[in-house]
Amino acid sequence: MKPTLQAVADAVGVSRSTVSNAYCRPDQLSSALRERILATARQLGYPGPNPTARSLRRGYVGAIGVLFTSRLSYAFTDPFAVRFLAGLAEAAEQGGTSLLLVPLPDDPAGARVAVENAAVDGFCVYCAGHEGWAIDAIRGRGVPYVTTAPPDTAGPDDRFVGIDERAAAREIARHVARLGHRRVALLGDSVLPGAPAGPLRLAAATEVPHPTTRGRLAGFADAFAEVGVAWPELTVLTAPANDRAAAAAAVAALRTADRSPTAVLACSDVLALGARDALAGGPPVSVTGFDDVPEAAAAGLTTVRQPAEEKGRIAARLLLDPPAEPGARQVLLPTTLVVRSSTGPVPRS
Amino acid sequence: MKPTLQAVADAVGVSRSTVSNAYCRPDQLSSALRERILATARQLGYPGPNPTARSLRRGYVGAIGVLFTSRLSYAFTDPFAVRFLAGLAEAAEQGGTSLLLVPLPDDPAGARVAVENAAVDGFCVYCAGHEGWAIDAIRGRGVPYVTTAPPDTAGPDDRFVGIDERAAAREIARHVARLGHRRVALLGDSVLPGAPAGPLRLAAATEVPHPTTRGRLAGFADAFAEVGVAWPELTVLTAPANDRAAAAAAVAALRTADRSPTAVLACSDVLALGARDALAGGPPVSVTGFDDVPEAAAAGLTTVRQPAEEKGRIAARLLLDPPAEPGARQVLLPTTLVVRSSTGPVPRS
DNA sequence: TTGAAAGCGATACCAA
DNA sequence: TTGGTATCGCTTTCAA
Repeated sequence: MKPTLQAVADAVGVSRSTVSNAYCRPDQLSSALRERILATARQLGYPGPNPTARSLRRGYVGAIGVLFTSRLSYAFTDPFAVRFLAGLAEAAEQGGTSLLLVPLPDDPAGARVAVENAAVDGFCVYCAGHEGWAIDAIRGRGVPYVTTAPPDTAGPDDRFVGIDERAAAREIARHVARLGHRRVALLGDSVLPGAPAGPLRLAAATEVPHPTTRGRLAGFADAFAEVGVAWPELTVLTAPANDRAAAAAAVAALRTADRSPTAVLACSDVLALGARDALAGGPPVSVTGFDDVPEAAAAGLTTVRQPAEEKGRIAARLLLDPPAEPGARQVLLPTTLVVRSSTGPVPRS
Repeated sequence: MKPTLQAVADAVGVSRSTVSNAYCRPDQLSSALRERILATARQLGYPGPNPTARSLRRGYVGAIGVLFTSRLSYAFTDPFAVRFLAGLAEAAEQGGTSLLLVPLPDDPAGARVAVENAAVDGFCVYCAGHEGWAIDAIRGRGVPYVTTAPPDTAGPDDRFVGIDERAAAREIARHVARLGHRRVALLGDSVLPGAPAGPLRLAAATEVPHPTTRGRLAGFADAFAEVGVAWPELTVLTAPANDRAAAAAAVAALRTADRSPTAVLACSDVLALGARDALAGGPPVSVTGFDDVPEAAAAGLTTVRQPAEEKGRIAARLLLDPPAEPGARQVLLPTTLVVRSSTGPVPRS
């Protein structure tokens, strides 16, 4: 058994408080005594104050929790998530804070438990689908949190960093529309959770539960509505996950369709790359992505760029030292349309 | 202020123990009482047992700490680290454990503090250069740990998962030697910490502090010694960091050298890609990487493949349920030589 | 400069 | 099935 602070105190013949001071308030005792205490501690094999006990007493932990939907490994698999986390980690580190990665189960009860058990001072909710459950639990715990999609019920001092998803999507869709495309497919991850890969019937974009996907689909639809293509004429495809293979599976169905689309607008670069995989070898189809991850440039993907690392850094700062004025707690980042070779005019047939 | 368990107990008119049981031992009380307690708790806004207090009392935390040298964001920036972490995260998640990412300061005192303050049940030391400091601190804390490079002073029940760095390096270097290369450069990250990018004088590979780099350089040297090229005839290049730009800077010097090498053997794929950047446009130079990260395939890099995710998964398992037989606590993973287009015979001049 | 006492918020044993 | 009690290991006034 490891010795405790008490043991050190006994060995030196001083009180617990003095030993405690030796560790966290060197100015409160003579350096001679301090040295003696530290030496004894070393000799006894005392590992220093127990972090858990210290946290309990002090009332804070020095860590922020990062919440992910479902699989934790997604954090390290999705290129956009990776860049966001790099920024978050950088800023957290500067603030002397660790990051606790918390996987969020898919069910409300599990999500609540995950949130309630995490020893953290605050949460960063990385844009989850069913983040609602988690957010309720976080509010219940009464710790601060920051989201990357505007929460459905945002209070004035809720912290948030993100982009105008709908406007950004509208912009890239306008680019596609200007190229003459009218028969298009929209591709999203878990447009309706649980739906199999492939086309989907949807009365409107508002039906989509995931806020980010919803915003992007709505933006795409806006642009086509402007050129006279109404929602029902758009094909909506869902991929069961935000990965390349899932996207390829979702798009594969199109190749055999009678009137196949001339363009596919995806809600992420990863999905767009999957779409290209599925469409390779067939007639040329324009494809757009979203986020501008490193892979997008290499693949010549037309996409929307958003500052991923910056988003992470800002999220950390909103959590660690929130601006006093509530207005400054909601940060909207700029986006840029990046036109590359994956989009082109409608082929004349 | 958030209500405590005590407050709930008072409100319901039962003892603390009973409220506690309502949360973590439902079978210990009548479901009627349990319901009543939970309802009151909800109504009071009690967020459930405080995780820190629970950890203190129970004696475990439910998290493992992942230690990185210096910048925490490296975890999300380096492709090999990312894959390793994905595996680690996956296995940790299955074990119901969270991951605490802990940045490790470069100085011994800072490293010790970082280790001592982390509220975790164990550590995964992600192959750091100066991991010695951290490992001493971890041993001092008396919690289990797993390393990805054999510790300098490995006890029989120390946990470790890795590859035979030297043998793997020897294999790829033999491939290069068989192609006829004799004038070669070896490129490593922080071969000597603090050294500026570029060539370096080194009496032997054993002088390199970082165990992984040391092993790989030694393996490269082995293969060339076999064909009569002694250590002093090898050019050793150091990059100040394991990234593409740093590697490019380190290799840039070569282009103006009188007798420039016909091959560069890098200690990582990222370094190899940087080397290629620097050498592009000049006479053809064979380049090899290490690890076989996804980018390597796309770039046609000849490299050594090691199972990154698997390594992470095993690390987690060694920590969460260590094998009883000490021998099984040291896992050596297989590696494969992957020959692609970045290596070729020495050009005839 | 040092020490005594009072918690921080919860859990687990054992007795009722 | 429920409650009392001891503790987990530390920090922090406040008084000496």
